[in-house]
Amino acid sequence: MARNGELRRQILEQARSLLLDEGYAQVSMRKIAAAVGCTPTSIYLYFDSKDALFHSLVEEGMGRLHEQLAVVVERHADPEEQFCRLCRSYLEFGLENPEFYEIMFLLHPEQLQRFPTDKYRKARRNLQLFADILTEVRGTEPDFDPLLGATVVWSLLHGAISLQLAKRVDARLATSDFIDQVVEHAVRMLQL
Amino acid sequence: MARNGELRRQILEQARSLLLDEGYAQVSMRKIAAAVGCTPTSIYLYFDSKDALFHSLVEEGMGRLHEQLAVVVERHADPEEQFCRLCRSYLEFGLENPEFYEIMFLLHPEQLQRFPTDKYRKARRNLQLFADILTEVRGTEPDFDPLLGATVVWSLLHGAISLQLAKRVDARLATSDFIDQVVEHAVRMLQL
DNA sequence: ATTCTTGGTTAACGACGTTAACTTTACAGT
DNA sequence: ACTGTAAAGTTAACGTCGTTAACCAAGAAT
Repeated sequence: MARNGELRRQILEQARSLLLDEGYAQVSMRKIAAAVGCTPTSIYLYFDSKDALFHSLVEEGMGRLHEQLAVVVERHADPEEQFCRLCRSYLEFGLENPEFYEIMFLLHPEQLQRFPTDKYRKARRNLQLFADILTEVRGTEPDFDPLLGATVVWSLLHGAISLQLAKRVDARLATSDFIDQVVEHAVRMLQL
Repeated sequence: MARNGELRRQILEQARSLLLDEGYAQVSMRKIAAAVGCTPTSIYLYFDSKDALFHSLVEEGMGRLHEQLAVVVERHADPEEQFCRLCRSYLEFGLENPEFYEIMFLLHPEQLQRFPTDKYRKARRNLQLFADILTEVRGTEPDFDPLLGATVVWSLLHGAISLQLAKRVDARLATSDFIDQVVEHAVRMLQL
């Protein structure tokens, strides 16, 4: 049919499409193959396993997220403004790309093998964006660890997205109010 | 349908045991049946589906968690102390019962059907423990919603557990430091 | 004594990830 | 032109999964 990586490209494309349409759990190698128009076996010519295939998508997602966050940092000068927008942007990414967010951060080692350490570096850049601002604002304080602070903020944002996506947040709470409060609480990391 | 039987008890017991030993993804109806010493089909005499079976375990987990949290509230009088301990206790539960926490809060609707709404009420009691303290401390402020505040704190705690269980937290950060910082940031919800 | 009910089984369906073995295609060396 | 070989894809299968239809054994009720 197609040569030199063309099929590989199609597989990734259809996998992403199916992921967005139906969610990770509903995507099977057989469905991807059917969508592409090849046999399930052919996928194994380009990817070692289902995990490996989705790790490629994770990598793409990490790239998208970083790009989105990096733009925010560039566009604003004031650290507090940057931090605030960074939080909002992260939340937005998670809530608007639930399937991507799922394979990137929500699936556990039992479901999807942990992301290879080398590629994990890329993921850490996102955390570093938060840490950098914290360093800028609170770097002088001796007992403050920016990486630790960033991880705490990340926990808050990640938790908010997780609960929201899992529909565990009380329905009486308006999503926008919830987001606002999460961001408001996150930026407190800049104070004191 | 739910009948009262010895076999039902054994099924739940072995399911829990397998869950603790191997994690949700590795537990199959066949394995449970083998551990109990019956056929996979027999499980369907007592549970409508795999989801239903695990929902029973979720219910049990919710009970355990609530018990653990309720004790903390009883044992301390000072609201701030209560809140702080509540956070620590929640984190402790998540980190020390990863498989329970997984089925209770981490699995998404695609993997495990959402917990039935009626039983979900029980789960909400836990959130209410946080909300009650917030009401006690900040109830007078007109623009403060305790339920919303509790949900934000829950997001932080839940996110911290999720990231820790998924091994996404930077290895250079000591777990105890991370926990301390999370709690410290959580109790800020009591201020201002 | 015969029917009904309870509590279990056997065997199977369709779907899954993955693999071994085979075929087809393309092309390089003689 | 002919052959050897490597790449690209296929067919068929293995062992797993959740779940269901059909059957069966034994006790209770009539």
